[in-house]
Amino acid sequence: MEKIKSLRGFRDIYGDEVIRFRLIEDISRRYLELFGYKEIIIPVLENTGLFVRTIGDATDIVEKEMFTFTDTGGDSVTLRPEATAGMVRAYLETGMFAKERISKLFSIGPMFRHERPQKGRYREFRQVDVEVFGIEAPIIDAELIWMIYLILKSIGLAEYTIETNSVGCPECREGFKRLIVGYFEDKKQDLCEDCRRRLQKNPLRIFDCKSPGCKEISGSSPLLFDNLCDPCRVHFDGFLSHTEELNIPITVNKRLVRGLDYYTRTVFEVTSGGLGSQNAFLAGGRYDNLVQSMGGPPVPGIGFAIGVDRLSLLISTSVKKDGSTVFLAYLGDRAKGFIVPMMRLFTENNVKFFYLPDAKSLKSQMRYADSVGADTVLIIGDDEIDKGILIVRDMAHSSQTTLPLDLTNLIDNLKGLSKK
RNA sequence: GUGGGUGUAGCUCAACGGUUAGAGCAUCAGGCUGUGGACCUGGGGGCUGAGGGUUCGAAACCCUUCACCCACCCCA
Repeated sequence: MEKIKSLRGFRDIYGDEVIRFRLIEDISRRYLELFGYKEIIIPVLENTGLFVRTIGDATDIVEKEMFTFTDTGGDSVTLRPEATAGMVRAYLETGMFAKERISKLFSIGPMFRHERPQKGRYREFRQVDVEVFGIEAPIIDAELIWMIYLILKSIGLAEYTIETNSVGCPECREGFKRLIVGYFEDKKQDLCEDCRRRLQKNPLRIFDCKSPGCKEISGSSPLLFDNLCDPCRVHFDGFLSHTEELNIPITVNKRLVRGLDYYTRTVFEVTSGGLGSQNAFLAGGRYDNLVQSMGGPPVPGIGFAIGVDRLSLLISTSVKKDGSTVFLAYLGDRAKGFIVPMMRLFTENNVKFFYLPDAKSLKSQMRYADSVGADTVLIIGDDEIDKGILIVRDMAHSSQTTLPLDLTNLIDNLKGLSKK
């Protein structure tokens, strides 16, 4: 029979990695709540049109990376490749926009992109997604960076770089597009095939091209950053001065471009070495026109997402033992009868309880107790039952004593022992 | 979609074209008839990714295919 394996790019998260995932998500939650964010759980599957419209039909994500299929009802549906589109949809659909002036939301869950997997890149990956609706002032941009700084610090990540840029608003972008289309048009024959296409559909993306020829050409081109309109310039300067006040080291990268079309003004990306070429583990930016473009009121927005899988590659696990573990070692059929009562007793009292079903020798039970990290082993055999006692072994100190075989007071008696 | 690398025990890896494919770790048992970690002894565990070919003989060489990894592209 052929073995059934997980799909390409889909994987099982287990062992230490689960601990790291949980650490990232727990710490994120803690700070998000501190900053007033509310968790929202949104669907993994949405109408395909939602992503095409918001992310942009000329982006790689939409052109070739979406898990799109037709459901049995004949509708085209897509596994979300990112969270913002769904968050905006939910923000509008639930009527939050009308109920509150500012909405600070977060959501944690899997995203799906049909890409060739490699280090830090999977077809199913987890994100902590954060969105703020209703604040135009650049102080919120800085507040997000501050929160990110605190989260990463708390996780224990030391080496990373925060890069930022402003991609302007539609007005300054239109002007700039005309400027660079003219610039690139002259050098069109030296551009790669992709970039010639981008020149028509999305000229700003040429700056992100890694082919040497295009890099050289775009390297000496005018930059959007230097051609922002006044309001966008003032906004970005405000953002920078707030990050200075907060004393967060942040690098302006005038060439930083996001892969989704909806971004405006502030964009940022947090990268780290040690991730191979997928070095961005957190990214985001402002999207002041997205809500309106989806049929909502003109509410500005800003958000970011943490790539949990990637961040987990950067942190080391610190497994901490929580609570004590009691293990029951039994010998003989009479002793076996204590398994069920003890399981009830300990679990009812929130004590971790282990035993080895189908156990044979005491030795094998002791080995197993050690392997599961038991700190107390209770030993019961015929001798003990006859004497009305049980043996209590302290695994860390290799010492043992006896207690009465009295289940009603056993928990208290054990507590008394550990206090000594 | 393109390029490179790797597929052998549960895991990490050995084995010049030549007996019955090995080792460490893990696992189980024994040493210790009722006591864990360390140590010693032993056991189980493999269609050498799959299919074809070359050869007296293939884990190895050739072809095909599949899978995984890394990189490009793009992105979290």
